[in-house]
Amino acid sequence: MKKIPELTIRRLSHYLRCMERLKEEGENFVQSKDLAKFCKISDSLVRRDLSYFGEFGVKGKGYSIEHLTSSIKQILGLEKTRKVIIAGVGKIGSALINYPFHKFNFQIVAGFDIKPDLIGNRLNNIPIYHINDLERVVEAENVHIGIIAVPEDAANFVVEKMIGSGIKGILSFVLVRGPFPPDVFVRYIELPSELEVLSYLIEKGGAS
Amino acid sequence: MKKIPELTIRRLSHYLRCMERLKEEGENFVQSKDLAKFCKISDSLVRRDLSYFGEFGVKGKGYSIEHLTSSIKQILGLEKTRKVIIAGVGKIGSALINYPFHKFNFQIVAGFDIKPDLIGNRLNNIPIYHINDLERVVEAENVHIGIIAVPEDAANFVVEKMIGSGIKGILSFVLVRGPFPPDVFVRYIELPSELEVLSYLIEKGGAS
DNA sequence: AACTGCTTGTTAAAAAATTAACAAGGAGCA
DNA sequence: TGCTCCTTGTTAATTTTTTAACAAGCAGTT
Repeated sequence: MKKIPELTIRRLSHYLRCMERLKEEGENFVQSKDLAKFCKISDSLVRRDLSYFGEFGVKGKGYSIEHLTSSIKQILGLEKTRKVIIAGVGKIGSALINYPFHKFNFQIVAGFDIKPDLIGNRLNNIPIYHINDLERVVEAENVHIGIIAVPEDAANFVVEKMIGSGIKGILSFVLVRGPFPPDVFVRYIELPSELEVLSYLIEKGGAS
Repeated sequence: MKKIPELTIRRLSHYLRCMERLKEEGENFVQSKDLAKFCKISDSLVRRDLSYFGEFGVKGKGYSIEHLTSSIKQILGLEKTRKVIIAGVGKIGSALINYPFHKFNFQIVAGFDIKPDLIGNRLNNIPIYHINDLERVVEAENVHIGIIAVPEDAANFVVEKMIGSGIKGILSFVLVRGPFPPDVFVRYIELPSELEVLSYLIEKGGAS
């Protein structure tokens, strides 16, 4: 099978978000041009993205939201609940612990920190452990995904621990220095960069 | 001048992050191949990105970190402090209010919410107003950027208010329905989507 | 049951982004 | 100063991504 671009994967995820919204609004069917308008891309691209994986639509009609939703979830591997841990339970980390990830079939099973007053407590009913317990918990609970929300100078240490414990997917809010094993995927959320991009767009103008 | 791809802009921002880190480690010069390794791209691309805007390097030597940093900051429009507001001061919003954006020359000037017990308070010394005061504050303070961290069902309302008040750049944590004026730029941070992409990568494997 | 209208899935064309290659030209050293 | 080494800036080639176009075919209607 041909290699699937990661951009296609990201868009599949966006299609899910769109359909969740449309479903709430009472829709049962959606067309490629609806999803396209939502995501500001062409309708061809929506169909192209889906065609990598099969035929999900009805010609002349569109896509059953229910059917397409469950198909995309299967493609993305979202049928089973995935366990997630969060390293760093400061401002960002504790906000994430309260985020309703369970709605999306992700389960936060633990938080980790080094501050003594945090360790042993529960936040949003999720236990907080010392960072040194990370490997033990990950192995015991079979965790696949880790989120890094620690200060910059602790990030590399935490990444090593996560990789050592068998975590395969890492979402980090701070830059971490590679290289990483080829079966470990690291992606970033960089708040300052997002604002910087906006700054450029505002300054230089152009089409949205 | 040729149109600059947004991907190039995002990478410029990443180059800044890399150089901040390298500077802390005591480096004064950096080469395209260093930045390339950091960002997992080719060194050609680093040079290509920079060449859109001028010549910043010294042949045979590399780039002065100080000089390249200030050049990129100028390109991105980061010389002047930009004012930012945050709509929604719940879990995510209040975490953002505590984020050290000032290090990046962004200044959070106000938060907005509808919960009576929040309004009138200060968080991290930043005043919280009722959402209905958004337009007044934005105009008075000349705010350019807004962050949306409200629940899903309030997002469209907030976007309208922001656009009406003259905000030109919006960073949203929830899906908002367009269309938007062509001089207003909306970008997203979608936590669930990030995890979903990781889920796919883990499941399907392949190179990182 | 046949017809019309509309949207899909797919193929080919176009556009965009990335990489490779290399001439140009300082830096450092003898 | 002259020579060598090394990295930049740039052009051309390649690859990837997106768009456009259209045949195929189901739905709804007459």
